[in-house]
Amino acid sequence: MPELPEVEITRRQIAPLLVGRTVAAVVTTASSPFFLTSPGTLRRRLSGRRFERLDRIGKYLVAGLDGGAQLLLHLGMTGQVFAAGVRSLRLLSSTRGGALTPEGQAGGFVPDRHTHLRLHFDDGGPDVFFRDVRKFGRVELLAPGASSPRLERLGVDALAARAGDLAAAVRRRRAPIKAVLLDQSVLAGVGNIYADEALFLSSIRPSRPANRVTKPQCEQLLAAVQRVLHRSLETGGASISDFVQPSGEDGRYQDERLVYGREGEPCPRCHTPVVRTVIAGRGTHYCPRCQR
DNA sequence: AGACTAACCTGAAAGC
DNA sequence: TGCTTTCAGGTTAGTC
Repeated sequence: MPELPEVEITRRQIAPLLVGRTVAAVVTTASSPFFLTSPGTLRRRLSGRRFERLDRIGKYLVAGLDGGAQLLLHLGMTGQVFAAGVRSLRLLSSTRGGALTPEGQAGGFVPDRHTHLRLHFDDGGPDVFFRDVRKFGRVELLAPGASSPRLERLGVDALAARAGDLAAAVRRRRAPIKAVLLDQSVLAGVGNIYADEALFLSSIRPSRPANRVTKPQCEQLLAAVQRVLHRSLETGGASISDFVQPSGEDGRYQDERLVYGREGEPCPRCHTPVVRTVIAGRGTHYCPRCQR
C-alpha cells in the first residue's frame, strides 16, 4: 500500500515524464468519489496547461501547473501512476501471485475501467496514467492561489520531523501509540506497514497509551520511523498490495519486513511467534516479548 | 478536543 | 466445483 516511500518513489520516477510537458487531452472514467474535482472540470482546466513541478507532501503528490493551479493526487490503497509503454507492469494481484498480465508482457498497457485519469500530451510522447482498482485514491485540481484543507491538516513530513514533534503530540494523548503514528496531522506519510516496523525496532508495544511513551523513547521511535522509511526508499518501496513503481518494477522492501504480515512467524530477535491484533482499525503485528 | 466507528471500493482468499 | 462471505486499509464524516 502506498505510504511515504512509495509515493516518493512515484514522484521521482514520474516527475521527468510530467514536468515540462503540456497537456493536450484528458480522459477519465465516470464521476465518482475518486474525483474531488469533476471529470468535466479536469478535462477543461487541465488541457493546455504545462506541468512545472512535482512535489510530495506526506502521501500526497502535488503537481504545479503554469498559471498557478495545482493538481493533487493521492494513491489511496491501490493507486498506480505510470506512463504508456511500460513493460512487465504488474497490474493486479499481490506479491504472492506476482503474475504479469498479458498486456504487460506484450509491453503495451491497455487502459481499463480502473484507469481513472489519462493524460495525453502535445509532444506526442507517452501518456501518463493514474490507475486505482479500489478507488480510495483522490484527484483534485486546486485553482491558482487556492488552498486545500487536506494539505493544511497534515503535520510535519515524517522524513523532516524532529523528536520534539512526536513528543508534543504524544503527551496529551491516551490513544494507542500506533494510532498517533498513523495520524497524518502528527507525522505525515507514515502508514500501517512502517508504523508496525518502527514500533518493533524501538521495542514499543503498539497498544501502549501514547502518553506512556517517554521522551527518550519518542526519540528512538522517530529515529526508527525514519530508518525504515529511508531503507524502503533504497529498496524501491514495499510491493505488498498493488504498488508498482512507475517503471513497472516491484519494490523489494516487503522482503525486509520484520513483523508486518508475519503473524505466527518467529520474532527475528527472540523467536517468539509474532502476534496480530487490531489497533485503530488496522491489522497490527508485534512481538509480545520484545515489545512492551 | 480526543476517541471511536462506519463508510467508501474491489479483488483475493477463505468458508461452505 | 462454485457460490457466498470476509477481509484488507487511507481517509473522512459522523457520533459520543
